Amino acid sequence: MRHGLTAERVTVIGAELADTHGFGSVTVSAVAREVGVKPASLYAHVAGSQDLRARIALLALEEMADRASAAMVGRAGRDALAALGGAYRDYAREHPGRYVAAQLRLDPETAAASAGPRHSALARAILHGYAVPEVDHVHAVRILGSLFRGFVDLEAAGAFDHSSPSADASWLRTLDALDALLTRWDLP
Amino acid sequence: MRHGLTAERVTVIGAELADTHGFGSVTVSAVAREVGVKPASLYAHVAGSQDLRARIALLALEEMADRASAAMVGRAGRDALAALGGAYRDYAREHPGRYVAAQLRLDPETAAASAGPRHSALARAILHGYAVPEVDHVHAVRILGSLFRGFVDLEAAGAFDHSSPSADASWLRTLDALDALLTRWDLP
DNA sequence: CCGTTTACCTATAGGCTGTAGGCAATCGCC
DNA sequence: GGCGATTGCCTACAGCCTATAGGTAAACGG
Repeated sequence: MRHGLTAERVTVIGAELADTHGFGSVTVSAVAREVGVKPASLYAHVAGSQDLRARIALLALEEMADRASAAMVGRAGRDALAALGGAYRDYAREHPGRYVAAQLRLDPETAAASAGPRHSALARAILHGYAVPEVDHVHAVRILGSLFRGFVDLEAAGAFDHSSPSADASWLRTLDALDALLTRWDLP
Repeated sequence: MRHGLTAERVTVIGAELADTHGFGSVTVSAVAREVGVKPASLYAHVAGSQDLRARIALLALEEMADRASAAMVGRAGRDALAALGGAYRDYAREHPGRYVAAQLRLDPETAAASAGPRHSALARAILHGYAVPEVDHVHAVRILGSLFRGFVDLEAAGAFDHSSPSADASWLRTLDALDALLTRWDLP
C-alpha cells in the first residue's frame, strides 16, 4: 500500500508522538508503527533516528518563532515581553514533546540555518521599546532569554507544582521584574 | 573475577560516562563494558537503565547542593548570589552529563526525597539578605531559579557561543540584574 | 569447615537501528 | 496506450541494548 510519506509528514508524526509519549520515545520504529509501515521504509525519507529528532527540533523552533512573532506584532514594552514569553510558555504547554525537542543540541551549521536566529531577533526587537544602550543589547537579550527559558523549563518539569501560589502568579511577577530591569537598565 | 560492585559504584561509573560521552549514551551495557563485566551482572545492583539514570540524577542533585551550600557559607547579598549561581555554572561545566541528568523528571516521592528541597532552601536563604516581603519569597525564589537555570542551560547548549562578548561578561550582568531586582523589590 | 549468601556468569527473548536487495505501483515520454 | 525509469514500500538480516532465568563459584559467618 502507498502511504504518500514525505520527510515532512514523518517529522510531523514524530512531533505528535513526542507530544503524546515524550520526546524520548520518538523512534523510527514508533513512527513506522504509527503510520502502519515497516521501520526500514522510513529510511528513505529520514536518515535515521538522529536526523528524525533534529527535524522535529527544527520544526519546533520554526513553529515557536512563528507564534512568537505573530503574538508580538504591534506590541512594545511589557506587552511585548508578555507576548514573547507567553508564546514560549503556551507552546511548551501545548506541545511538551516538541518543546524539549527544541532544546536539542544542533550542529553549528544546522543551528545557523534554523529558526534560532529569528528568536534572538525577536528578543532584540523588544529592546527598542526600552532605553538599553546598544552595547548592552547582547546582555539584555541573554538575560531575557535565560529567564524565559528557565521559567518555562522549570514549570514544565513540575518544579513549581508543589508550592503555592500558582505558577501563573509568578509568571506575572517575572514579567514585571523583566520590565523593571529593562526600564531602569542604566540606573545605579 | 570479583569487582566489588555496589549500586553506588555503578552510579558513579555511569555519571563519569555521562560526563565524557553524554547523558544520552549512559546505558547498562556501557557501564558494564566500562567495569569489565557482563551487562546482566549489573541488574543485581541497579533495577535497569531507568533506575540507573535516576540514580545519576540524584547524585548530581546532591553534589550540586553540597557545592552550593559550601560556596555560600558566610556570604550574603550579591556575594551569595554569585556563590549559588557560580556553583551551578561551574558544576555544569565540569560535569555536563551529570548536569543534564539533574534535570531528569523524577516521580514525586523520589523528588521529595532528593536534594531538590535543599536547593530551594539555599535560594530562600539568599533572600534574608534583602528586604523582600515574606509573601513574595516564592516568586523571588522562582525568578532566581529560573534565571540561573536558563542561563546555565543556554550556555551549556552553546547558545552564547556565536555572539560576543563572552558568556562570562553576561554572567556578571545577570548577577547585577538579580541583585538590583532583589534590592529594589518593593520600589515602584 | 561447611552452609549460606553474594557476585558474577551463560543463555535467551524481544525491541530498535540501519543496510542490502527485491518487487510492484506510478510517472514521464513517446 | 504502452514502456522504461523511478519511487515507495517490502523482506531479510546483522548488531546492539534491555531484561529475565537460572547456574557456578568465591567469600563470609558460625
